[in-house]
Amino acid sequence: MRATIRDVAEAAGVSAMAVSKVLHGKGTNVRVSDAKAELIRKVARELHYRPNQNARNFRNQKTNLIGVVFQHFEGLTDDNPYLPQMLNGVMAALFPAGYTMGICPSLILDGNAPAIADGRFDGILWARPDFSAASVDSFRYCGVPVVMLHAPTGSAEGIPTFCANNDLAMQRVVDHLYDLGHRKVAFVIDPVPLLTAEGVARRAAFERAAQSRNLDFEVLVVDQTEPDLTAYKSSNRPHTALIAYSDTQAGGLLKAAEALGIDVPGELSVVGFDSSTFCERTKPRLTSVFQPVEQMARDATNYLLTMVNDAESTWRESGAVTSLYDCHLDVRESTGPCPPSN
Amino acid sequence: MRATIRDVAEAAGVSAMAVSKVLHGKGTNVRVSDAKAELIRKVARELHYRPNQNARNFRNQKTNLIGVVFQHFEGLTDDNPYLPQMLNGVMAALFPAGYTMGICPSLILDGNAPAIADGRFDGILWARPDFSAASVDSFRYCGVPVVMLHAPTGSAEGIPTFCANNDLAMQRVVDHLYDLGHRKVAFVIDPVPLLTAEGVARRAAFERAAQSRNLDFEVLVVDQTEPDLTAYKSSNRPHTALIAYSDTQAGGLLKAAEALGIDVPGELSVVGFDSSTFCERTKPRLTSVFQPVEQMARDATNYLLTMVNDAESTWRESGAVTSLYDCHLDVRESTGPCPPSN
DNA sequence: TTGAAAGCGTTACCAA
DNA sequence: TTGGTAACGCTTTCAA
Repeated sequence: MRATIRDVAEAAGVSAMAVSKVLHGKGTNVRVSDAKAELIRKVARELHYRPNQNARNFRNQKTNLIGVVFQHFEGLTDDNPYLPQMLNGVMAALFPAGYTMGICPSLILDGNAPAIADGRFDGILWARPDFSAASVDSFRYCGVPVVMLHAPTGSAEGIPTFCANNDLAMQRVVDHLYDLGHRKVAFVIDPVPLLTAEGVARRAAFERAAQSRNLDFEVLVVDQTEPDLTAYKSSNRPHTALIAYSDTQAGGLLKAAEALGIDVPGELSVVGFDSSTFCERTKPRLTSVFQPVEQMARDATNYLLTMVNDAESTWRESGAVTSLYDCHLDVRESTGPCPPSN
Repeated sequence: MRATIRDVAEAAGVSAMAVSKVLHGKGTNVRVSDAKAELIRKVARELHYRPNQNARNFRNQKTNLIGVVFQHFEGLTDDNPYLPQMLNGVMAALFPAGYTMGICPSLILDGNAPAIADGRFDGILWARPDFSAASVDSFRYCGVPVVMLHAPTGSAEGIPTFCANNDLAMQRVVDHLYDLGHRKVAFVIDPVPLLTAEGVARRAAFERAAQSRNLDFEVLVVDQTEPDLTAYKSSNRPHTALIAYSDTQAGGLLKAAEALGIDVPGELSVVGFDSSTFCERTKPRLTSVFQPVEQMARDATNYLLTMVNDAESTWRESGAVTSLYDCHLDVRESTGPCPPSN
């Protein structure tokens, strides 16, 4: 049997709380002399004492675990640069603070409150929220701090959100294409991201931006791995520029264009979103909106940690923070002047 | 205050364990009538009873959390296809079984036993093990099931390992290059993977394979993001084929070659490792060793779950499993005949 | 300054 | 079939 704190206390001839104080820094009004502290540490080592983390979690109602929830996690593909960036940001915030990252399949709703708000996590980072399945309301007062990443402002009242400034981003893309002479453009998005709050928001941002320039525009919902561009082979193509929801999706477009012999950017311009290093590897190199994913994830996580560590009243009353991240356009080689005949 | 199981029991006029039985299926020799079960469920709903997961973890000494440990997690880059594949495999095994995935910064050694073997995880998946920092011995009897992913056979006696068959893989690569006429080849690896058990093993496998064909060979330890290929511009280049440790590293080589105007595969052949979809996106498309990362991760995780759920004596005595995965070579466009003058 | 005792929420054990 | 009681390991509170 494993040694408990009491075994150590007995062997050292002190009380259990003295041990707790020395080994975990927990006792409040306890003072232990240096000599005794040394003795306790020595005995603990000899007995191979190992604190029972579950007991501590239980007693303290604190796990030092932060839950990261993706919806549609099944959609992770091995060429999606988003995930590593995001996880790096989360870990960069969590690990130095002594927290571990727990990844959940989904928000397991039980009745109308999330089952994961049962104490197993000190806080929840809800990434790529999908409002079709889960009730935001059930989160707001579930008793566990929640922060949303990639949730547009206002989409979850009372819950802090961290999101790209899609409006500004799409305006920049549209302006860039407009300046190159493009007048017929489309936004290309996979059905899966279209289920997320940000997918919807980015699409709407595109539509507003396109309208502001009086463009012919369209939204194409298309499988990102197998987009069909055959319509673009004819001389009067439906659009001269495609704006993809993500770099991955843009990569699929480039591949499809290549397969059909469509010249990018000669015949067709393509824009991605995220401006990951992926964009440097494509041929032609991909023009893309830069979104500081890692920083956003780090900021969201750090904010979540403040919520975890401050009294609930503090953050509850201060109102939900909304952070919008400016996204610039990295112009590379996949966008060019509108082809003459169009 | 949140309702406890006792509150529910009292309100329903039954014992706490009857509630436990009905709501958690836990009571052993308890039988509750259907009517009473219905009443209990009703009362629980009315009181918004939510089981305290920490209390249950504590009582059961079971968290339904599996720890995934990477060493050198700082090295995750946003174009590394490895991580999503691996996580998909782990999640595919964990989630249906009702487990959550916890990701740890490192093996936090405390004394000579890992601090994470303190009950917070039911099992540990140790990925990319690094024997320079942690003692394998400390793991073997730490009381928590441990499985290693990407640990060569024999590198951790007593701990089940799941690993690519590096010897066979490297032999296939070398044979392929030999058949194309290459006689001067190099293995290119970043300093970071060279710290891992598999980095060392793969390098050794390369050396054995090259020797078996009497090749001129060399190992180049090179930063994967900024490899220097200037030596390859001269007509008598040091090698005519480079075998990279990973697809990412091969991608760096392709980029460096392009920057210097070195033709791949005309002047130089390049081989990657993993054969991820990344290989389809490069120009030229990358010849690469296919390693079934997702399946390996899934198998390792499933095996870990059996260790978690069976009595320790079962798996302790059956001896450690070692799974070697056959890796075929996906020949694409980045390898070609040895240039004439060499 | 130290120690004893109570209690966190749950579930197993044992008695009725 | 049912229910009371004790115990899991730790930390806080209160008393000495």
